[in-house]
Amino acid sequence: MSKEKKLVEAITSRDEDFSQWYTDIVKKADLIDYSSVRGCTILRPHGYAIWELIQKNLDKRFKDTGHENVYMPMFIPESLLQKEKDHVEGFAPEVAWVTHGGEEKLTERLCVRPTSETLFCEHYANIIHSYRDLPKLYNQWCSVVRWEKTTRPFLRTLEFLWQEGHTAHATEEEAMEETIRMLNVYAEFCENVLAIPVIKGQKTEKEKFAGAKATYTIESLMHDGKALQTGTSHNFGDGFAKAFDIRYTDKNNQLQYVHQTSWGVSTRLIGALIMVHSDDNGLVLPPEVAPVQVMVIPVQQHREGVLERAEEIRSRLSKHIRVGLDDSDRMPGWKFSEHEMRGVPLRLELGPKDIEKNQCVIVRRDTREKQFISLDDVEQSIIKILEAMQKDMLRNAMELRVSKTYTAQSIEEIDEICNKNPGFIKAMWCGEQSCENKIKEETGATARCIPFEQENISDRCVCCGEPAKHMVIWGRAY
RNA sequence: CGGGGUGUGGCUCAGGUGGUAGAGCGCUUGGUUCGGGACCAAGAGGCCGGAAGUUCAAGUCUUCUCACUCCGACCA
Repeated sequence: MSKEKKLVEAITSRDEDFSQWYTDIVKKADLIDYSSVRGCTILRPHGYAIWELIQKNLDKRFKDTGHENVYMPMFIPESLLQKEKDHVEGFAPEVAWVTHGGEEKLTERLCVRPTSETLFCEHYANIIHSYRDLPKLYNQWCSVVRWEKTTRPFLRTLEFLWQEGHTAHATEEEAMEETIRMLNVYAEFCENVLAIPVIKGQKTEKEKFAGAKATYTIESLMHDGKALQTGTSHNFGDGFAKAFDIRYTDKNNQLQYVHQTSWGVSTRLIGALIMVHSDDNGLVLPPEVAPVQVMVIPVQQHREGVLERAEEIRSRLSKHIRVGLDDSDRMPGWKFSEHEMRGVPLRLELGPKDIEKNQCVIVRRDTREKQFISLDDVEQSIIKILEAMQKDMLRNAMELRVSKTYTAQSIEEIDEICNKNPGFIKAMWCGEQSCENKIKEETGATARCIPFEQENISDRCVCCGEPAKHMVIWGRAY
């Protein structure tokens, strides 16, 4: 079979060349195509369907926590972008500018939004007057543009789809609560829907968002041992409110600045799905975000009655789950490989022999475990298998992370781990940026986060030996 | 933004020392097949990433440029 395999499309082995493997998956699972613009990709139906499922799931969680969707313009006047100093400086290098309308030069150039803080702030300043107007809990689904130097599908593209929540609150406490609430929403979503375990924590000063008071993050670990910032939630304090003059009158008729938050996740989540779960046979999707959860593949479909039975089963299943029927005139074996490549969680084979025995064959994408199940209660059996698969995938991803999480007592140790067995590295830190910089220079590892769940690895900073303030998760990151 | 690699039918690639293109897969049609990427037959399809130059003659040599990709510095 291996000889034949070479004649057909094969993907690079994950262990041999992780980067190439990743690129192969995104292309061969039909997630994206490259466009004629550098760094911009086309999300094809299969890739976009995954995003739609992510959107649907998250959007419900946002609504359930009281948020409303809005849509802001994609252009930001230069003067508006410049109102918050740290914010402009953070984004200036990667902003795309519109200078002309038709043939006419604009009097003020417009920035293509790299993020919409300034737009929300301007709007909030206009609509918030009284404590009765608060809180404002807005979210928008949109695309943003950042002129990156190097790009990779899903992980870093010039334009990407995301969601950005922007809220305004009366008090510091409320803003802090909101920041953490949404971080928790993200974490719960990643674990239960994407089957990706995350570590919640705070970003260091060096790594925090431009203009934020504090940035919180969920960090996940990819199969190659590199870290991925999977989502962030920022507490802005009243910094933006002061820059944009967003004030309200409180119950005592006093003018107060609002306290704001913002939080976002992007199509990068799809990159995480690939790098956490997929294997040498292609994409592996957790059932919750699989556009097709079960693909029915008839065997000897030309035989009398086979297609009819297959269609009947598809129809029954479609009342409960997302199901497809591949009745193309490909060989069954070809279809098996194809739908494995595309990450369909379950395959249902149905041939004359099965029909005779009133059964079908079910094969799980993650384990490739094959089982025969009765057609009588096929719906219930499949729902159970999908549920089990969703849980198993999270458990496996968790086991992988545990097996790639280390502790270090010295910079040398961090460096050695990074080079030999990359992963999350727990080590103590004094809180000084000079030490953070030194660790990055010497090992390539950055501070992923200061986890909420602290452990005492030692009393001393891994770098300078001074008394330690925090345990930090270090790692090389995407 | 630096360093490396690659651009030739839809895809993967072959085309020593220059003489206007070839294979496999895929695609179309017909037939036989169908429980892990089937087989036979007949077809369609490319000016060789782009531009300029050298030459009687450029896929092949020179220069410039664009894109993809990998590795680093910066970011979701």
